[in-house]
Amino acid sequence: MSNITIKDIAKALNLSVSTISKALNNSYEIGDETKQRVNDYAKANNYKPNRLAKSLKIGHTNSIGVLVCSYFSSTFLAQILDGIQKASLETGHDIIIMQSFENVDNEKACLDALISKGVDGILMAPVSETSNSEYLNYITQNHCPIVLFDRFNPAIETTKIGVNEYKGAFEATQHLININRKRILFITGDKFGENNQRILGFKKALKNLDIPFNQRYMVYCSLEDTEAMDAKICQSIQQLTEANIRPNAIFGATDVITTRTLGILANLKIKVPEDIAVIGFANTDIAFSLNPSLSTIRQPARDIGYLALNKLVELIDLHGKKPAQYETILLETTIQLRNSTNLETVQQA
Amino acid sequence: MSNITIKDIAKALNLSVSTISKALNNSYEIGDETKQRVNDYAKANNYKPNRLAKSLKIGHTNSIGVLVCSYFSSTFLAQILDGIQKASLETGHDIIIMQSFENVDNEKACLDALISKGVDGILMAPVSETSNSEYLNYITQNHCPIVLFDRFNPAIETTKIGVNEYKGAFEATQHLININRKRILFITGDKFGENNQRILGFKKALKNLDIPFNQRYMVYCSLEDTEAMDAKICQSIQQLTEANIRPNAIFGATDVITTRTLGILANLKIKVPEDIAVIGFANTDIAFSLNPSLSTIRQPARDIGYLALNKLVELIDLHGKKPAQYETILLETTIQLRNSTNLETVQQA
DNA sequence: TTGTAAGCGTTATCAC
DNA sequence: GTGATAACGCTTACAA
Repeated sequence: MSNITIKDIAKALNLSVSTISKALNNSYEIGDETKQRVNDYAKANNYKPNRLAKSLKIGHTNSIGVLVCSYFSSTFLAQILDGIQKASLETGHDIIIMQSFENVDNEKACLDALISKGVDGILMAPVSETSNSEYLNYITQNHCPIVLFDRFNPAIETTKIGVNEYKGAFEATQHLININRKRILFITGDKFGENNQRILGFKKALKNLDIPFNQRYMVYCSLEDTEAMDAKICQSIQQLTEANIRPNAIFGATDVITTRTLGILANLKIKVPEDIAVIGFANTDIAFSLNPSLSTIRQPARDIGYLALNKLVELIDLHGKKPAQYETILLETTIQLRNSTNLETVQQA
Repeated sequence: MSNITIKDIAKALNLSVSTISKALNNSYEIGDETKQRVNDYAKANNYKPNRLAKSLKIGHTNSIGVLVCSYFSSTFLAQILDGIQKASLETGHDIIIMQSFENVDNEKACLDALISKGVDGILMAPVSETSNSEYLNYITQNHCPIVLFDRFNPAIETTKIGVNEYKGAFEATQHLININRKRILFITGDKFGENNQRILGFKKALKNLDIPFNQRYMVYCSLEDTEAMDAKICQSIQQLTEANIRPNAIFGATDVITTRTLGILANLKIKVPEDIAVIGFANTDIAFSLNPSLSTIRQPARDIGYLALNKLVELIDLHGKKPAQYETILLETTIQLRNSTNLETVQQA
């Protein structure tokens, strides 16, 4: 559609395009009176600079791609995005959000789209620790910096922001054992390898307290397809029940897993925490409002987003130079005990 | 950073840039063998088309701006975004999300940024019914189509997607009266005018059942600043309590208002629904999980987003022509009764 | 203080 | 079938 350009202003004011450009950019080369005229005309005619043209010329866009793996209605993700947004407002960058929906091919396609759009840097939560890892290294070397958050592969050479998953999982497990719930079902994503820190923390806590690790208490479910996830979780619980080894506690490795598990248990008429105590790697805001309120390993979601964007901007400001050392920042989690693991209120009630 | 261009390919293959361009775009003018060579080289060298340059040339970007007024962690909004995202995947558009944070000046700045970025169309939930309304008309006439969702001014001439707020508010109010709660506090945003459909529906229900409307039971709070919102809500309830006219029901006009109200009541040790029944204009997914579960006027959030994007794309495909008639689509709400207005379970318990 | 001209990476028109 | 060339709107040496 129509759109007044610098050229139109030049014509109207009988000046050259370069004069207009400079005037609009408040260059010292241009006289005050001319600047005034140009700016007045621009304002009066609703001139809007074409950022495509500008970016094409100057070689950067001042925009950052954010690639996340799940739906916005994941509250954990939403809070990370709020943190990213807050930081981007401060640094003056636009953000372009894309979603991989837990799918590796989508992830690559999004990455390409972001690069095509000329983003100055990319912030991403990978689908899995190993997804597209060589490609990510390629991008950081040839296109733009990337900062990873939430999940990540130690092998990728770039800045990463996350939480101390190992310690968080350890504490959660330990708490379940402390309240004497030792048949703990651990539900995690099927794309997480055996070396996932949450799994390792879980196993370590068992080992420390001499609880034998039982492979039947590990459930790997799809994160990509929530129906499949629900089915898998439901089926696992039912099978264990039939085998007379029903767990008396569940530890969910992601917020989506845990909130869905709560729904599934309600459907199965299994009482929380009486029959099964539940704790999750999830986030405060919503956990507090759930019914029953959910005990969680709280991750500082907004901080992750905020920090990640700032670190990315630092990298961008290096203009292609590599930093002396890429950082891996692990924020601390805190354990938040609520009713889903509180056996005392139950007995009182 | 480096980035191989069409020109580089031309040089490497001893062909002209136009040949490369046509080959990459699979033009009938180019021989199969040449196409093959070009595509192979491009793939091998990780060529990525520069969309800035392309868009600048062809005059559109295939991207859509989405301007929302609140935080992503608003679940209602998150669900609308999920709907928008789903539709955009199907139509093949990118989306650029910006946030006005319930502030009129931000709103205008975001609009300008979006236009500068060359979006083909804009999807927005205005800060208030009247915010930037002349400017919106200007944009639709001179830049690109806009589709409004959630809130909107009947005076703006464009497509709008929302819900039948009048009917929804009417039903919610009627339900409160039916359970014999007639001192209803209505909490709404301070930027909503007296002609807001939710307010009108509320008043109509009172009138129908001969309940006198009491201005003291109207609370207009800030949507921009949640601390101010909390303070206002808290103060209103306390003042009415002191005046011995404490409401026995609350109707919240937005999801943020209602969820925060629930928290405030818990803090004040006011029992829901025993002391005060609560109903909100909110959304299912989270309402179900709240404690107590929240009765709501359910808005089909994902449908709103999905429809809005599709309608916008229809407008975009008109390439600047105006449609014969702009539509205003009001989806139906459904009333979902849960524990926050359920007095029976309370008496049983 | 202002103007000229080249160029960013594409596409499209027209010629060969 | 392939190749020059201009143009999209802007910035930036360099010239005047």
